[in-house]
Amino acid sequence: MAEGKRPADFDLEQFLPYLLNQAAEATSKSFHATYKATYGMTRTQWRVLANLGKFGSMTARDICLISHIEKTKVSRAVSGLEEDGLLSRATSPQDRRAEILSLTERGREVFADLGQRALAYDMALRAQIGPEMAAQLDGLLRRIIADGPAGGGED
Amino acid sequence: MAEGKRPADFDLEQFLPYLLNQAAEATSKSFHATYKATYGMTRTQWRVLANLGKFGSMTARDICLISHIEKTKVSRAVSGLEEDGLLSRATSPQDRRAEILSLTERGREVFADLGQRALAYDMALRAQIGPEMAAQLDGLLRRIIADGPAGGGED
DNA sequence: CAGTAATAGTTGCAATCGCAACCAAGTCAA
DNA sequence: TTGACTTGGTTGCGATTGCAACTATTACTG
Repeated sequence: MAEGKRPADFDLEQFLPYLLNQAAEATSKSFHATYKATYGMTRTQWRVLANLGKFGSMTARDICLISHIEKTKVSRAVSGLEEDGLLSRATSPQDRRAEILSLTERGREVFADLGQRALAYDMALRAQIGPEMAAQLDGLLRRIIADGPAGGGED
Repeated sequence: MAEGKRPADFDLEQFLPYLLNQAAEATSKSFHATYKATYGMTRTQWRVLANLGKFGSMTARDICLISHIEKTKVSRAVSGLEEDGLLSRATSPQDRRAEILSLTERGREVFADLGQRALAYDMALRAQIGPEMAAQLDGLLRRIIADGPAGGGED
């Protein structure tokens, strides 16, 4: 057989997980700076806030399921947000292990503020790559996320 | 004005940075398990190794520039890889601050092994979403990465 | 009902990260 | 040359992570 090229050399720059990661970091960075500077929030805190802002009230478990964040991470983010007075907990009457989380008035304000900014940021991002392309990208990403690890593995 | 919908509520699930991050994590996870289990490497170590595997020899600085990884992260990854006998350093004759990094024989072996696996993993991933779609995704991601933060900002 | 297994959430600890401060070497200008 | 500035790389340290162990509560199962 030909001696020219070996069985295709691996190139990090073509590796999908790497590209995704780079893109994720590139796009997260600037917005991360926003909520960190303005409200001293971590990424997980921002995500928990966003989920609560969207869904109203839910348990930590729900947040884990929806956003695929480790439960310890959620737990600590919740503590942080509570300390900052952005959310409150209430033991569920049905299940006294579970705590129903909801945003406080202030939490809703912060969510409204950051939500707007995020929206603007997102639109700018999408404008950059073109709206149709962005829509397509959306679909692809969702598929990747849904399919889980290659091969449809479980974990 | 209409009272129906407010100025569009923010939805995390539609937020591009979030989607990218989810996709990145979903796709990284399983491969991360591979190099961690097999060689006890961290992600940064794997990336440094991959860069050296591709480019032959380079300085830590080069790696930083190419892969946008923090220099402290690179520094520690390099130490780790050196300890494990996968790479060696040599002070640059031109600039005695700089160290020229190159893979050892063993390092090249490991790269060959992981490179193959990564290639296979990547192909499986691409097969899942369809080859043309994958190619398109590639382009979009590269654009996002290149453009940097929305608005073409610098940092 | 006792007894075991699952589940919601927290905590401890070791490893990792990010940022600032820090050396050591190189550059540039007077 | 000397002194101010830049640059390659490392180190210290507080904050964040991930994983395993743990508490409290609920759900099964005989």
